[in-house]
Amino acid sequence: MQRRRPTIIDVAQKAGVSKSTAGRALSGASNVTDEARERVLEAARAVGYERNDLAVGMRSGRTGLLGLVIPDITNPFWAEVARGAQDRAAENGMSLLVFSSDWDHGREASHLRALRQARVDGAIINPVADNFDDLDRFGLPFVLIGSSAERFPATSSVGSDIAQAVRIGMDHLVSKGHHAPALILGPKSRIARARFLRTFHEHCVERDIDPAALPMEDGEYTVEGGHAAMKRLLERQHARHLAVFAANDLMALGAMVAVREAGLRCPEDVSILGFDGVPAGAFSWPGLTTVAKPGREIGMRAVDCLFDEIAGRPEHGRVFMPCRLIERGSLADLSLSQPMRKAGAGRG
Amino acid sequence: MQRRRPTIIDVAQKAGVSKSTAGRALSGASNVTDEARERVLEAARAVGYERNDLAVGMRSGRTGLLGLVIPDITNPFWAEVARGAQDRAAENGMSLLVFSSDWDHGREASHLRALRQARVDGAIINPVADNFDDLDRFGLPFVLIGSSAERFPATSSVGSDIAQAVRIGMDHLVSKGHHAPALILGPKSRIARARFLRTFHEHCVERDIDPAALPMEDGEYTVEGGHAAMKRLLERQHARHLAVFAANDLMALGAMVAVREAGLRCPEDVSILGFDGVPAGAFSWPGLTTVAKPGREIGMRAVDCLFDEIAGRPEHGRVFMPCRLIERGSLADLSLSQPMRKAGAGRG
DNA sequence: CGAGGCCGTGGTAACGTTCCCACGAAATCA
DNA sequence: TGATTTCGTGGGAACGTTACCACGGCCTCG
Repeated sequence: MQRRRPTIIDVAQKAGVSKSTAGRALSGASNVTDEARERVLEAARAVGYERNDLAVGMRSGRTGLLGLVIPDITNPFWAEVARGAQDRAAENGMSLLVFSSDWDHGREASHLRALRQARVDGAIINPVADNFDDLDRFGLPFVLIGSSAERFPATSSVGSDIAQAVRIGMDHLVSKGHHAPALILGPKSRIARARFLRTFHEHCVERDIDPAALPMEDGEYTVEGGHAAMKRLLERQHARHLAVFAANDLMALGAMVAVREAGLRCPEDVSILGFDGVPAGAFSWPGLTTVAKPGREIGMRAVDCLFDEIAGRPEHGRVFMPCRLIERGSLADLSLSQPMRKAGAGRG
Repeated sequence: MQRRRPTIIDVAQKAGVSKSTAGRALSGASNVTDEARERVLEAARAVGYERNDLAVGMRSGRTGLLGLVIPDITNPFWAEVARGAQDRAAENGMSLLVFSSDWDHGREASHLRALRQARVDGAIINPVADNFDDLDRFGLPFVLIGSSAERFPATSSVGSDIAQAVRIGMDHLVSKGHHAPALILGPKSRIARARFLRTFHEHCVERDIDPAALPMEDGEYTVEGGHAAMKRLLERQHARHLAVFAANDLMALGAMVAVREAGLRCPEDVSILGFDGVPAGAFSWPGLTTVAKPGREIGMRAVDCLFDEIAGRPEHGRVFMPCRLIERGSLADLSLSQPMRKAGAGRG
């Protein structure tokens, strides 16, 4: 039914050269006469030749395949990461094998095995495992991605710069007159929480704020978690205006619902600042002001790092990508309507 | 640095058999003694053997790779499709190469070429092209996906059942007392629009409604498009309560913003029904009632169809996946608060 | 008891490319 | 001019697996 795909030998015969010369011409090697090269290229076009990547990989060891293992391609943040990685890979003529691990050790292990069997040139991995054993056994060049990579400091990795993110979040809160924000944090078990909290404390100290005096609630990184945390905050807080810095956009959106349910208004009664930059934040009412992680850039940068690893230029360092503020409508501006509590809070 | 990966020959030597027998045992062929099979499997485990998919593909022609070409992995609907395809592929021991075409002919063509060069066993494609030439030249088994596949009726394809979706949407509107909903539709150029409208008309006729009398606005399939369309609808509509069926969730969310900006409330003054089932609809206020497309199931089903194509059992038919209603808060229930205009509108 | 079939096994070719080496011609140097 | 290098080319091996064929032993049937 379907004709045999033309091989390099067909091209060579058509061009009247040996397959070695044809191969050199097609792979862009320098030691070929211009005339021979042109003849080969013309012949390749004529017979409709397309290089067989399998055979190339077989012989040269380079497959042009990269692996990406993330928790869930359905999660908007990881989709952005995947898109960035995909684009950067395509720029370099490589393709991306995408896998979702669902935070499951078994699935992760099986995906890593599939990547090895496919002989990918390297992989970008958001690790599920707490120990390094699985990754250590991976046996191929790889780069870690995401905040959980902090558990493996000796390995090259790319993540968002949580320290800088907390700083611009705090700067924005302070510039709007919110000097003592409450915090909605993720579960105590997560690494990202510790980093968030540590940086937050540093910035409090810089601004002469006692962090211990600030209200703080925990919850799962979900809408429900944020909703419950906000309810607890509202029960204990009786100030005129409450400002909240949530460690995750979904929690922030849940908190917003809780505010509405309590008969309060956002941003008039409660200001909310999120963290992530999920698209849904643009559709809430009011729109969610948030510190956005650069998902796409993280994916691109991870591919760059992976190329370094593959080329044997191991950076063995952590790369932190800067986050940026997306201002929508969930923060009230108290700096205009009331006298400042401290002098010198304006921009310098 | 890194030791050579063990091959089937290493396994054969260790097990004391020929590589033919080792190959048969490892690939699960039947004509091997149980004793020999066990020795081979044990040897494979001992030396840490992992099959080289490249060599398999080289020799057998089957690579265990599938391709997926969609407009944008960042779009929640397509992410769901990708996830479904991924899971179903993994169930069958296959991996997925994912590409985003961005509705660009050039990118699509380049992705299709990459799939051919990688010698994938088959591909699932949401086609950008209006003509069949590019796909005809693809030369590998493939299945189309999404509503644009309607342009290629001779090819196997999977999409959502828009006719059924419109029906359950209309049923729900009517059951809530909205007998004459306005429509916000996509651009006239899109196939999906025509199918939506056609089915809508059929259901109007069934219910003795004159479709020509219903307000109707066009717009891009975006938040902004829905926002603008809703503003135009509000200008011309002076009924007590306006019900809107939007052809896309993003448009519905944009419409919701326009309602708020006009000083009206949803659902008290305006009821909105969406179509897609994007996650952001759960976070809007009120939550968006919508007809959800089964993205994940579409992805899974597409892989099933693709396996049929690969196996040479071409169905050459269109598969329509059923949609379902997600009820949130964006529809007012007028059936309770006011007398019915028609008898027999209740559930039977 | 002999012929034929079945079963498990082993050897070899083949998949399509790149890598390595050798060869001849031209160019360069002593 | 002769020796040496450079350059373009061609031939063959190699990558790791499966497909194919041939062989010997055992069972079965006539």
